[in-house]
Amino acid sequence: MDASDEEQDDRKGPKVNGLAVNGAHANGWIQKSKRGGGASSGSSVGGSSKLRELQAQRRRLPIAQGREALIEQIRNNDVTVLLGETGSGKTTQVPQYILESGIAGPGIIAVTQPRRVAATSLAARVAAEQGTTLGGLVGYSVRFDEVAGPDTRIKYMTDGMLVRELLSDPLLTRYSAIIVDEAHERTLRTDLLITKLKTILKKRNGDGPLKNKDKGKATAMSGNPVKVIIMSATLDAEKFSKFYDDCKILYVKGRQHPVKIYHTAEGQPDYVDATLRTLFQIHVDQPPGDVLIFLPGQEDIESLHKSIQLYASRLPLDKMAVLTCPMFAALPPAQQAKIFQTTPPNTRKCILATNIAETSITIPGIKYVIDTGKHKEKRHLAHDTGSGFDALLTRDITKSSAMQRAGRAGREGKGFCFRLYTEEAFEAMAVSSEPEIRRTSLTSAALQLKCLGEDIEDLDFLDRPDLESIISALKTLYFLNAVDKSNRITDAGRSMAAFPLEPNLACAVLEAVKNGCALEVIDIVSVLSSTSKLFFDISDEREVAAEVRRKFRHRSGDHMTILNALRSYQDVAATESKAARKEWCRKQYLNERTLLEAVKIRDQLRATCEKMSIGWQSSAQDDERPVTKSLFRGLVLHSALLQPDGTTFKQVYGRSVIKIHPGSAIADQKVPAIIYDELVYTNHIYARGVSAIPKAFLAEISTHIKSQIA
DNA sequence: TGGGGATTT
Repeated sequence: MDASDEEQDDRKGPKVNGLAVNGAHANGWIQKSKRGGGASSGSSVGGSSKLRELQAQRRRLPIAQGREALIEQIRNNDVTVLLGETGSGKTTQVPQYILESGIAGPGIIAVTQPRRVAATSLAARVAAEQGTTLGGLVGYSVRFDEVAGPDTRIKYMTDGMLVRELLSDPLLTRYSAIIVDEAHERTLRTDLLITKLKTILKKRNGDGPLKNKDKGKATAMSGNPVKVIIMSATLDAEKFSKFYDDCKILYVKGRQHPVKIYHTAEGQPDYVDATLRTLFQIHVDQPPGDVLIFLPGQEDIESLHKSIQLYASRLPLDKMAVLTCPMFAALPPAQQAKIFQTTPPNTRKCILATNIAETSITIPGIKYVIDTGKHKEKRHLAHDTGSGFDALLTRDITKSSAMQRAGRAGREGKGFCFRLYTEEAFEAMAVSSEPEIRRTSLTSAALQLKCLGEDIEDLDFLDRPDLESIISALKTLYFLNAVDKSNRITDAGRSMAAFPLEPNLACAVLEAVKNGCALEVIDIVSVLSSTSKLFFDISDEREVAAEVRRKFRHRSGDHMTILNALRSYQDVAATESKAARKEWCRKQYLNERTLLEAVKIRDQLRATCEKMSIGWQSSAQDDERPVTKSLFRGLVLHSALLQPDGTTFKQVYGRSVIKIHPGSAIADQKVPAIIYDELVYTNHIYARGVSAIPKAFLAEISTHIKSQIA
């Protein structure tokens, strides 16, 4: 291993003790931390030693030094950008400072997070620091789970929840402070919030410049002003500041141990083999400490897992043992939990992870990181004028990912990061990945904005989405009858937006209500919109799995097949224990995670129907025709016609020639036309989640929709 | 005839 041997100093930002404004050193005005007055710290009895220890810990956090300065800054400005490094304590402390100082009035302080786990665990921590029970003064709100009550003043929530709340309360009037955390991750929902907050600020705080406003001017809503704090961990802070009329940026140093970084002298095309060699080099030469290895996907993880076990079994007896733990999102929760168990004595734990370990989970005890420099990325490939398709590709990571990965070695002490790429390769990496708004479908966002009376093409974003992407979104909404030909939202469009679904699936549900099969379509759509796939193959058991699942097969295709599987699961779930249910799923080769999530989504969709006085109970019984017809309405842009060759299909509204995925229930049938859930590109463009439709459905599509085809 | 990075309402 050739070492370029540099201390980690990738983050070239100002590193100032405590806080500084716009990079200026802060010595003059930083004040000693004091317990603030203002709002009460909750219903704590005070005096418990645990609480005293938590409060002592709070005072030791890097951000505590700048507490008063930060409060003054927020008091005097509508918007503050806070650039805080890992371990600064910004996410837990800033909301408490705002509460304790009373600067944000009587409303709720919202703190948004891109991930559910972050929202729930942060809320638990802050509730403990306040000496209160979760759901009292401090609570959280994520999909399917809200722990908050009338006394809740600090609410951790997913960014998606706040975006959803915009639809019922466009000015977010319940909130007197909105803290957007992890803004550098640039999720679509964070970007939407940042954009909307700009107009919300103008409406609630007045039209003047956003910076340095000491007192709220008399405005329509001057009685209910809002404070906005954008928190970021990278230098993108400048961009946020510019967006909000050059508002001030505060910097707070983090608390991170140094990580020594090594690069290879040459590129490593066989990164799995290079990883194996590096790991055993660490194991033989380096002191105890656990190892975290970043790999692109499950396949590499499993192959490396086997190799490590093979080599580890041949280690001399006087060497420490090696315990390998795979870690990726699709892994069953029980196996995921293994990485948090304490390592047995005289053993080195070695975690093989995807980028789930980059931000989503923090594993304690990591001293060494091996970074292959690769990850998997879904790319939307445009194909002429037709609808595009997705491909999952292994690609180089970005500089910011590389830094984040290295940082995982320095959480508890001095660490080491072995990069399996050259320093030149690091320098050639992109700084950070493209914001999600420039990579993902905008159909749903465009519809939600339409509901708020705004046009996505006119809005001020941190980064503008591609015009092509906007046009495609609006075209899709028109095909679904969510907007009319003048681009105005329709009643149907408003109803679609009320569902927590992609507009195409929401459209299918509304159509199913008309066709008397809402029960079935809601069930199917619930599975389709789950995070994971229902039929999830284990590589060496594909044939057995296919055979076992044959009993769910429906001749019309995968949608009815999914319904059959869900129904069977429901029958088992009605009578059997949790353990028996799990065992049944395993035997049927069904992903229980998907089924559990689908049932929750189904209940939420039924509740949404009830709120809108839409009946969800209508059933087509055993007739699948109204079901596929309803799905066709939503998936109209995903329809394709059989070609004369009798095996391939051509998109009706695009130019791609596609095949039915071999795993489909109708892969071996000859059908005249199909609808599909998605296209995946491997050796061919394959349609997945396919059902047969009569050609007559296509003929029935009205002519004015046809005229819209590019 | 074949391959599931990570999020979220």
